[in-house]
Amino acid sequence: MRLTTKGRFAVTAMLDLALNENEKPVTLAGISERQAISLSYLEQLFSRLRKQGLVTSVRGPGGGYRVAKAHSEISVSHIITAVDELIDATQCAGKEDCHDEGRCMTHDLWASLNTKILDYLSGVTLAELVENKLQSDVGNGARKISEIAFTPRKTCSTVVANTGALNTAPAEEVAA
Amino acid sequence: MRLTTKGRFAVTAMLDLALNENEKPVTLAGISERQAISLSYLEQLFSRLRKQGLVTSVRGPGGGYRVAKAHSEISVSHIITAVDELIDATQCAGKEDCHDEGRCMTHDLWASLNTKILDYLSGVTLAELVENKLQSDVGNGARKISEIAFTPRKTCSTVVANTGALNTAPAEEVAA
DNA sequence: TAATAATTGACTAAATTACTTGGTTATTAT
DNA sequence: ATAATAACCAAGTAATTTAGTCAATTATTA
Repeated sequence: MRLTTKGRFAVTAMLDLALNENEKPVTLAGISERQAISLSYLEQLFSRLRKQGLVTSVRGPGGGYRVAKAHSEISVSHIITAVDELIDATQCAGKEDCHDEGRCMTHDLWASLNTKILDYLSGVTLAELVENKLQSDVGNGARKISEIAFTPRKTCSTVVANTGALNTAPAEEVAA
Repeated sequence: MRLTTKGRFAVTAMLDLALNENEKPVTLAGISERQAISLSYLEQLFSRLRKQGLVTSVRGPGGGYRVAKAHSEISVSHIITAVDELIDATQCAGKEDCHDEGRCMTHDLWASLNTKILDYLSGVTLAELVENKLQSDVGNGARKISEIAFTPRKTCSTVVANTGALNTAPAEEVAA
């Protein structure tokens, strides 16, 4: 699981979808305009979101996307893993080059760290994001942090954590 | 703040440093061998870790790097932000293109999400990583998850989260 | 004085991100 | 039926980041 701008776009789009969902499904063209994300990029993201069962689609005029489940059933981690794939947190499982027996002693450290971050993000639901949004929107003449601008690239910072392993024995293939 | 393999390498290297620290400083060549990370890449990473005050260096023969503070004073988030820079979580602050007043209503959502992840990672210290390592190393004939291999690229998955903003009004410059 | 090891900078290959282009298919409204 | 809509799909591409190489310089120790 990763946390890059790709995942941010996906969560942003899902949040936009959740906020604009009425009777009519929401079009990607609409999300594209509101969120300044390219339509084709959204198509790619929603293709994955749909395959992960997070959204449903309706084709043709008046069509668009809907959130597939209750907002409280959709976690941020699911959204992110949907678009970033590689959901395998500990799948380096002995296939490759683990010559020495003592190579990956701290794999579990990374795995647990990864798990904790994933657990945290699993606990944050789309419903909560929507609520937060609505909260900060109450008495809407006075938007607090909302005044802050959105700059599409390299402006807002990102948070990322990942999983791997720490080797404790020398890596011979490197020395060779 | 990001969480990519770059940050993972940095934490892995710091953990290796912490584990191998005795009287002598630890050389990057040693870390490079043990962790299978290229020496030059480590040099780049440690350049930043040093500028962030996380490590100290000793030049010349017998030289190397030392952890600059108590292990309990060094957080995973600091290590990661050190190598990934862009520490600004909410710095898109009104500079760029925020024409409409209602553009970035959910910036605060991302900011808070980012803050929470950062808070979590700030709570995980190098000392804890070392302890975990030592724990899982006790009775070392039986390494549990440690048997799992380390494959340098695109094998172990990663976790990432980021910050941005959700626009709630159409982006005219996109439509134009 | 020679070896060691950090330090610096420039440059490069590979991967990923974000986006474009050009279609097709299903559905609705005319 | 037919035209418009909007999802769906695939290939390709520019920009960025990652990970690494190469070639030096500087400080320190033996």
